[in-house]
Amino acid sequence: MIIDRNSPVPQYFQLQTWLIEQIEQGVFKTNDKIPTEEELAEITGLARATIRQAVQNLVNMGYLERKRRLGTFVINNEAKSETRTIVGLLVPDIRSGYAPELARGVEDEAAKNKHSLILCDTDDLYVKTEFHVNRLLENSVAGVILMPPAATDEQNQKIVTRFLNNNIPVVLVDRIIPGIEIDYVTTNNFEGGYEITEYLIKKGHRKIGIVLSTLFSTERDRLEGYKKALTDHGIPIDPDIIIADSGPFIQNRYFKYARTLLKKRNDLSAIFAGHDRIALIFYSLAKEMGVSIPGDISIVGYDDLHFTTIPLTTMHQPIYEMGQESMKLIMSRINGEDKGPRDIVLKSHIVERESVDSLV
Amino acid sequence: MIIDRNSPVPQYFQLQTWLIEQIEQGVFKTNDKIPTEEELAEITGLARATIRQAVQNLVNMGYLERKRRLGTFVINNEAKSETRTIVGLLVPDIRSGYAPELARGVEDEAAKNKHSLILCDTDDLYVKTEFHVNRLLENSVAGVILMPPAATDEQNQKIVTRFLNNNIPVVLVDRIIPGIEIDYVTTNNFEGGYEITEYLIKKGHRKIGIVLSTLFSTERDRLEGYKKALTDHGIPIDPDIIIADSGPFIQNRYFKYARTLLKKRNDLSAIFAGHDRIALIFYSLAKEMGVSIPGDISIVGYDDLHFTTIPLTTMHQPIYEMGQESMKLIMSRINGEDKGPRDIVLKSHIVERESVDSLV
DNA sequence: ATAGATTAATTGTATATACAATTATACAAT
DNA sequence: ATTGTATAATTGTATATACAATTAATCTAT
Repeated sequence: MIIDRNSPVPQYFQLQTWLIEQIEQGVFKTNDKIPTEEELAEITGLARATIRQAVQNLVNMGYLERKRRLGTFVINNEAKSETRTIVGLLVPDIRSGYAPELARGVEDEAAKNKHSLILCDTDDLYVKTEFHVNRLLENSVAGVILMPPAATDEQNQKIVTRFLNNNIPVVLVDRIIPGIEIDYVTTNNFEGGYEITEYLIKKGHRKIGIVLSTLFSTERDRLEGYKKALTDHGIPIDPDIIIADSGPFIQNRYFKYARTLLKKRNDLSAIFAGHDRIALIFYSLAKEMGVSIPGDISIVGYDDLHFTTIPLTTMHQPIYEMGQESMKLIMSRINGEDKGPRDIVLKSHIVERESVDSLV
Repeated sequence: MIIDRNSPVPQYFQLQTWLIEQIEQGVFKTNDKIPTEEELAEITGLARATIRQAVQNLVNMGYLERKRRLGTFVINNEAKSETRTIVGLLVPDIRSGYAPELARGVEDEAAKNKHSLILCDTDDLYVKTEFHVNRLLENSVAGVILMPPAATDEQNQKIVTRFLNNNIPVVLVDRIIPGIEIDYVTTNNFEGGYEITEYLIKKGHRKIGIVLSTLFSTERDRLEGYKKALTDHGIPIDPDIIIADSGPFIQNRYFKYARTLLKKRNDLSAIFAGHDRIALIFYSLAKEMGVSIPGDISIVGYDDLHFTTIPLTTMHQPIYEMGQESMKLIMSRINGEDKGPRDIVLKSHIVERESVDSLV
């Protein structure tokens, strides 16, 4: 029996549910005619008005289509299940660092799956990020790929939570937010920091300066890798040549740091720039100060931005792949394929160019 | 009398129409309670079931909200008229040239107005562009900012027409499509080409090579400006030192062109690179060939990408502003503010650095 | 063959009626 | 003060009935 007259759930609703079931199980297929209202009344024992109520709802919901004199028909339910296919990407600034490369990776992977990408620039500011969060929620995106801004962990957690509360999955890229269980895609920054430091050590460098920010998990990890590598090779850690900024990347400030370290160049043989844009500052300043790289001092970077004019030895990060992977991950979440947080850690590798002198 | 019982239009529909009128004219305001079904039955003389049919439709349409025991209420109709606020941006590749700067200008202006931006990379290919067009149409964007791909004029016209047929306004940026009346935002490429050529001439250069592609309106205009400047200064145009590619920007090909021109450096004193990425190739190759810039040969570019390591004298294009202006333009079109095509031509200006030697 | 009229099936519109469920409010009991 | 109970207003669910409108299919006349 289709209808349970003793159930507290309304009979029109029972019929509605039953009809949807039939449609989704393929009993009534696309373009099939379902029984007429009269027939349904007979089958179910309900009045025609009740039948109509149920059918009308399904018409409103896009399952059925009525045709006068012909009957009621099942609508193509493929077309109907038009899933939201827009994903948000939040980066600090599409113009700088590896954001363009990342965005391209994300976009290509999105395109492969007929998804679209809403681009948001946060300028690494919490307020701007919040602003974009509102708009992404308004546009009911299917998922969000977030490079967390330079905000407190609590603020970043709040951002993520707002999406999750709306059943919108979030994937973090590159930077991690401590204290929250969430998917992320990043690279092995600790090992990377270790490797490139070890590379310098093997080239005979023992006095290696480093400049970076501890605001982001990525650079913190690189710093730890750097320290571990020194310790493992019996080199004491010298706080005087570790410059750890605590804020976001501000050019002027880093120019000052670079100047400080370049002035100490007699005590130093190499510098580990926390990322390529810092290395670039060293190059600019070195030129200005008449310091030769790698003649007077060696430099390594991290990222491998596509600098065509300076031969920087650096740690190549698979940024494009990071974009792709985060899109893949968010799509699997959107489709509800996987449960539990999943972390993807991609591997970086050193790209040797001519910014490091060998002392051995 | 609200209901005309002799009208062929159904009475529930008459009631519906009347209710909508009352709401939109402000007789029933947001959060107002409308008469109960019983009262409406009395007022109209219709049966309660008929009243319900009308009211139910308005509930489905988002005008009204029923609350048991309390009555039926008018929903905030501001919130209801949720306008689409997503705009599509089609660029060849978000990673290269000035696309990031442009995207940022567009995005900032969009954000100001609570609009969002869908980013599409076309790789300058018609098929890819078409693919994105489909997705933008599916997502029913409110407008499109298009940098036309390297396709035929007919193909580009087709792309634009598809949007226009769907009442989606289009603004072209930078590149123009001949043969179609459409809004565009660009810079004064002809004058720019003229100016920077004249700049070289005034520095004493008379043998000035040029490399660019004639595929795009921008570079064609620059070439015309170059020719006009030479002619105006009584310098003959030498086809041997004009390299006009007809396709999109392909690095290898331009390396070849650059090599050709650099080999002729005894006959040339300066080169006008059609855009900065071409200039960059000259720098790379010059280094490889041991040619000094500007010692052996002077170079100017066009765009003013943010090269921090090479001191290129170039024509600064207000890319960011172009992005802003195109967003403003598309928004005014979305709001139906202006009729007839409108063209915005921004001015570029020379940025002097150290890639040009003065011969006078 | 074609145009026009008829038929019948089906959904569309409309009414009258009855009882159920929900819940703001008032009132009562603890 | 809190909890429980009753009341009444209103929407929610359900039925029986009737006629209207639409239109595919059939029949009829030319």
